[in-house]
Order: sequence, then C-alpha cells, then structure tokens
Amino acid sequence: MSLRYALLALLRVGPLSGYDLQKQFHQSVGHVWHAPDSQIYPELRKMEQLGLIVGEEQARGERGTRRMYHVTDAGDQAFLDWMAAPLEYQRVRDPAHLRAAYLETTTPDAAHAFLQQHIVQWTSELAQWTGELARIDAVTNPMLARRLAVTPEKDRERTIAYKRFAYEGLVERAEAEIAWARRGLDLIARMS
Amino acid sequence: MSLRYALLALLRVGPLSGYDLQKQFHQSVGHVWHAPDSQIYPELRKMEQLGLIVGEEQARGERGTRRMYHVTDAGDQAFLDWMAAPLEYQRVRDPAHLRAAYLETTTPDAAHAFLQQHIVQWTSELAQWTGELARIDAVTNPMLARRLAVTPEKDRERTIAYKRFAYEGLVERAEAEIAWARRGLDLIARMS
DNA sequence: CAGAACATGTAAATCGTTACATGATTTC
DNA sequence: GAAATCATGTAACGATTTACATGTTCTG
Repeated sequence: MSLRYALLALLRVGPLSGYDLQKQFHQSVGHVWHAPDSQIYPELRKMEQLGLIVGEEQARGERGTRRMYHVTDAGDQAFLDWMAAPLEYQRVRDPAHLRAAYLETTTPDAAHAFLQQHIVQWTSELAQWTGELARIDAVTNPMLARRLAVTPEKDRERTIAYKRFAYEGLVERAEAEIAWARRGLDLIARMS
Repeated sequence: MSLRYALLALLRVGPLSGYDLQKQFHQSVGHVWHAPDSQIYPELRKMEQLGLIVGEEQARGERGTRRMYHVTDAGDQAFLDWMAAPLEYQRVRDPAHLRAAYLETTTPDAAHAFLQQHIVQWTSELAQWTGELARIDAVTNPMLARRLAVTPEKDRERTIAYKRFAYEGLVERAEAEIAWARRGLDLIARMS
C-alpha cells in the first residue's frame, strides 16, 4: 500500500511519465521501498481510476505515445492524509535472524558462508545509502533538486534535514547488520 | 517460504500437534517470523502433501481428534538443505523510513506523533526480544528446553550461543530504531 | 454449567514476484 | 542499420492478511 504514497510523493513535485517516474523511483524512493516496473505501471492505472492522478496522453514521434501523470487535489490530499495517519507497521519477518537462531544445525562452513553473504548483502545496501546521502549533500539527486526548486527558501533546510535523517537511519541499520554478522563469524570461529 | 523452515525447525525437536506447534511458534520463532494460525494450519497440510512431515490422527476424548506431526527424513533433509543454501534476501520495503524522508510535508505535530509511535512500536519489540534473551539464559523457553534435552552435551553450548546471537541482533536493531526516532524528535524540535 | 483452552480450519482479497511480451524512437 | 533507451505493460503464481467459522473438552 505504501507504493501508492511513494509514487504520489514523487509526482507531487511535478508531472512525470510512467517511464520517467519509474526511473526516478529506482534512483530515490526505490531504495526504501522496492517495487518492480511490473507493479508500478498497473498501480498508476489504479491510482488514475481512483482519481488520485490524471494521465495525459501525449504523442511521441509518429506513432508512439506516453502518459504524463499529474497529481490531482484528491491525490495531494490522500498523500497528506497518509502522512498524518498512524503508520501501519508490518510484522517482523526476518529470514536472516531466523536462520541465525539455528546455526548449530549446520556445518561451520555453511554458517560461515551465510554470515559472509549477510555482510556482502548489507555492504551493498550500505553503499546505496551512503551514496544517496552524498547525493543529498551535493544536491545531485535529480528528484531532490526538482523538489527544492519548488520549495520555498525557508523550507529547503527542513527538506534536506529530513531526507538526511531518513537515510542516516538506513546507514546505521546496515552498519549494525554488518557488525552483527562479524561478531557471528567470531562466534563460529570460537565454537568450532 | 521461510515459514516452512520455521515450522520444520520446531518439529525437528519432536512431534507436535498443529495446535501445540502454533503455540510454541508464537512463543519462539514467531518473534522472528510472524505468521497467523490461518497460515500455519494450511502450510502444515501442504508440507504433509510434499512428504516433509506426516500427520498422525489421534483420538481425543469421545469425538475430538488432533493430528500429531512428525518430520520425515525428507523433511529433515529439506531443513538442512535450506540451512546450507544461500538465503534469499527480501528487497527493502520500509514504510517508516519512507515516511521519514518526507516529514517536511506534514505538520510538526504529525511528525512528532509518527516518531513517538515508532518508539512505542520498537519498545514493544524490544521487550519481546529482551524477554526471550532472558528466557534463553534461564532455559525457561519450553522449545529450547526440549531442544537441549535431545542435544548431546557438547552441542548445548553452541545451541545456546547461536540463539543468543540471533536475539542479540534483534535487540540491537530495536535499540537503534529507538535511538534514531529520538534523534528525529530532536530534529523536529530544532526545525519548528 | 460456564468459560477457558483445545483443535482446526475456509474464503476472499490484496500484495508482490517472476517471467514473459512488444514495439517505437533516438543515436551512433 | 544496430544498439540503446524509451515506453508500457500482461499472466500466472505464490505469499499474506483479514475476517469469518465451528465444534470439543477440560476445569472450577
């Protein structure tokens, strides 16, 4: 359900085609809420049916077309309502910690490989997020730049501060996962 | 898909009825991998069809029945294979950090309420997990006690160490989320 | 004999993943 | 004219949620 609001957040800055939206999505909000293209396009159609956005069909070359999506007042309000409503938390469902609780059932090699992979996985996420933090600081992120362009001077600082805040949390999370996995590797070494 | 292996992990310790399994589940692995009863019972049936477990129908009083489930060799092997296989990581999908990235679009009050709720949420998870850690140390958790009873002396230390390791990671995660939200509250105070 | 605990689900809807599918236009 | 990029999906399946549904047996 959050996909809808992630998309609205992007479109509120200014109209985008499905394709451009999808690209911006993967470069910004997609780091926090993954969705494949095959979910984005249908969701846009659904949002259009609900009147949250309107799609304006545009010609492109001889035969091609593309739809530019604009947020409607209803869509804007839906986003603001979501922001003001209590967040629906998902239940914990954490395969890595599930497996960690049963590491004694497998070989030290397999346990080692699992934690190594955990480090690889989170190192990759960490790189994404530190990269995004750097782009926030340099105002290199295209969505952020567009957003700041339509933001009154006095609100720019807040916009940047909250973006930083969000990504800092993710960076800390990744660092903690890596530190945890390293401790696990030490534990395996001691136990075997 | 991990639900299957969470259930196998419990059943490998010894046979349980669906009902007992469901209770043990919510008191142990359920803290790491949530599933409602309405998912557990059908999954058990599916696992039985796949030959991973066998259900033995038992009379209970005059008319009642219950199914005791045993892990088959195939089920045991499936669990060990899963433990040895690379873990399938889920894509990031984090509504709290998504919302955090857009806190400037709402009122300071709503932003404040959101982070307060985040603290409440993670404080509750934290309590679950520190409680579980305490039960691990006291060997009060019934599943752990049963598991240790069928574990050779020399492996008990490892079993406990890995359980601790898994829950320590979760405790740190919860503490980090709380610390992050507190920093967010400071930020809101400074920004408004 | 009432209430708690035992015992086991089904149905409908939504969400998300994976694989597949197609064609147009711009750029070198 | 080939490759990259633009542009937009569908179909099938599996996972998850939510709500509903029902009856039995033990304990005080």
